[in-house]
Amino acid sequence: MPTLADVGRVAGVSRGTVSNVFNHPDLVRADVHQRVKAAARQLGYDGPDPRGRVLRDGKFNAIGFLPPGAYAIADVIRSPYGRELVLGVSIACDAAGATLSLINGRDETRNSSIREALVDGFILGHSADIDLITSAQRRRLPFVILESDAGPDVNSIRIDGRSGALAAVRHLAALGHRRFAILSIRRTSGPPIIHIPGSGKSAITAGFQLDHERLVGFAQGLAEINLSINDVPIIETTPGEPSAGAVVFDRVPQATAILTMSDWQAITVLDEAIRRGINIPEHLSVVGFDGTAESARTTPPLTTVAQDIAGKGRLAADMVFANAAPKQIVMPVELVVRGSTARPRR
Amino acid sequence: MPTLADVGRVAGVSRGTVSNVFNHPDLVRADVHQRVKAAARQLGYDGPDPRGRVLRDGKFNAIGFLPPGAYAIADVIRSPYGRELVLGVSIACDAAGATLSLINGRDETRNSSIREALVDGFILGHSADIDLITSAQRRRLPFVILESDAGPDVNSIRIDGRSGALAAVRHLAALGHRRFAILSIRRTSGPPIIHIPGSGKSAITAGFQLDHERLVGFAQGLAEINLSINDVPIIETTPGEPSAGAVVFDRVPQATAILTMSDWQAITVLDEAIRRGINIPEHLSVVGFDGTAESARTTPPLTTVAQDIAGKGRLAADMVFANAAPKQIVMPVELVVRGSTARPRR
DNA sequence: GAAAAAACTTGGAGCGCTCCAAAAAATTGT
DNA sequence: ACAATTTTTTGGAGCGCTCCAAGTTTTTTC
Repeated sequence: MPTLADVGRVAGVSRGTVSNVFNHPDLVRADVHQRVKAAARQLGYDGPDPRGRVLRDGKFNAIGFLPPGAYAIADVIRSPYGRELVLGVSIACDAAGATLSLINGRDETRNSSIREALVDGFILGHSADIDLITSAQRRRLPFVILESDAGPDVNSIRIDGRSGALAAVRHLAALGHRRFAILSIRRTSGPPIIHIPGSGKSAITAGFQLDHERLVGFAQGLAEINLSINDVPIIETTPGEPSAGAVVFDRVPQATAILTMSDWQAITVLDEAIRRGINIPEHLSVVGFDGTAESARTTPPLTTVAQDIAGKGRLAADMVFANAAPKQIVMPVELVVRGSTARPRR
Repeated sequence: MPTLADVGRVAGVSRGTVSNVFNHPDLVRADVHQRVKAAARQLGYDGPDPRGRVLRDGKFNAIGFLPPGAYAIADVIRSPYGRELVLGVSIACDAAGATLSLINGRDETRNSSIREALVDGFILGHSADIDLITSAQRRRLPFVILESDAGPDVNSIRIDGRSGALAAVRHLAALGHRRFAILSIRRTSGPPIIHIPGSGKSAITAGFQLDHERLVGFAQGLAEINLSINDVPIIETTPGEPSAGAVVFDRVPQATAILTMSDWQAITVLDEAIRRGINIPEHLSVVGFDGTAESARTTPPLTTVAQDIAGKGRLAADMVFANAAPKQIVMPVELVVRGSTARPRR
């Protein structure tokens, strides 16, 4: 491939002038400009190679998105939540004229991904892994972590999951529900884990801040009607686990209301209900979480704890671009009551 | 930021040895390795800076995805088709350990995006713009263009849109339909354009190969039942235009069957039908295009011309990674008959 | 038409890295 | 103990670019 210097040689000007023709054309006399362009055309030179510019300028004009935990980018795009998040990030990138790099790298390679990514900053999906944050800090690039508060030195954005969970329980409690079950998130791979009350182990032990906060909110709401979360069955499923709905009906048939940690989980319950001919909300109330676009289109439409997912993505990207003093942002949630919740039968 | 040389100076070894510690640790004696690691730690050096490596090696370990035509990345992620496509690409990138760069840049800046993207290859969304292909070729990186055949020297993947369109018409014709309308794609911005027959202008004039092929398929199917596509109303809407469904009912009320170019368009018709209390398929049959996941979940489920969208994305990425002799691939489509089509009334 | 001002061009420096041929050090064999 | 062999380390070269201070040419002014 020809270089600036090659073009300069053919045009009879210096490297610097050729660079100016492409980057600061106003500085170059018209006839020289022509001559350089002609030489470039002749050599098939199509403009300065970005590789050289990267080293010289130290900028990539891109931000990186790292999926949370053990997920791949494909998992993010598959999930309604992930899609809306990436959508928000992409809107901000578009506005800033930056590229959005979706960076793969599971567990072991995650740290080297951070070290080597060709980006000017990061957005890290929620994670319990403190190493990741250390890696990001070492890179000395601006970054934001989502759904984990990593202290005052680290940018973070999370929703007020506790309040959202609390609002969900209060809503169901006000309708008269007293028999609950919780669909929580399994953070390791494998089949659903079912905690039936009586094991003695406290339910509120979650590795991820996201999960933990919501469980605390559920517990608080339950406490208000004199129930203990330790007496509520909790099913942990990995995101995307299709059997989540079936497990609910098979293992906690006595529940009249299901609290979930994602619309996705709630939708599997809806789907399974249709499959079994169980009427929602008459027989069972279901509350989703996140307020994804999907939640409005289910049958019945889902009552859900809504957050502004795309707004969160946009804000995250903007914080990376701004590269200002670290901030910890907590975004509000709002219970959106739709058709999937009703008074319990009888 | 410290560099390899700084670490070497502190550890009392050369630049090259420090590089080896990070890249070829087996070549370095254990005690030296320790010393270098210690020096690195002391200086806060976290591994070779990717900027230097990029210039030296000339590789980015990333492929770029450019949205079609005038779209931004956000538009791609918003659309069901775009999502599944990106999903497929991301699966292939994950498998290859590469980063997926979503590259913004509308029309005017599209060419410079190609020139400057920090990637080892490209996937170009469908486009009518020959300049884009020229730009991509000048960059001398492997690339694939989707839904446009740009000749034997250019990698391309497209579906057999003509056959799909033909199958859709044949299906409706077999059901007894004779009054059709077509929802086509407007490739410029603005409100829907409505072609009512009689204008004399041939309907089959589309700037994009994707659109053109499908129109040809529709025309062929119509010809089989002695209808001319020039006698069929055609409505062109920009992707994402929410009024598409309303325009159908307002402007072509006599149609008993609607042929579309995307599930998305078909879904707006379904939504509008619900809004107006019109029963589908009893009063109107609708055929989608693409077979997105959404098409299976509508009420009623959509009859659609399905393609393997994610498979196409994966294949495209793999072709870029393979960097082999140019190929032009045509992928099959399959008419999936579901609940949105039925015999016309009476 | 010469001096002053403005416009344009030049080429050195340096961004941080990896490769590689050659040098140096360590190990082995006799 | 020394040569031969193997292992380890070295530092020059070069990747392609942009910035910028200094130099050169052109234009303007009186």
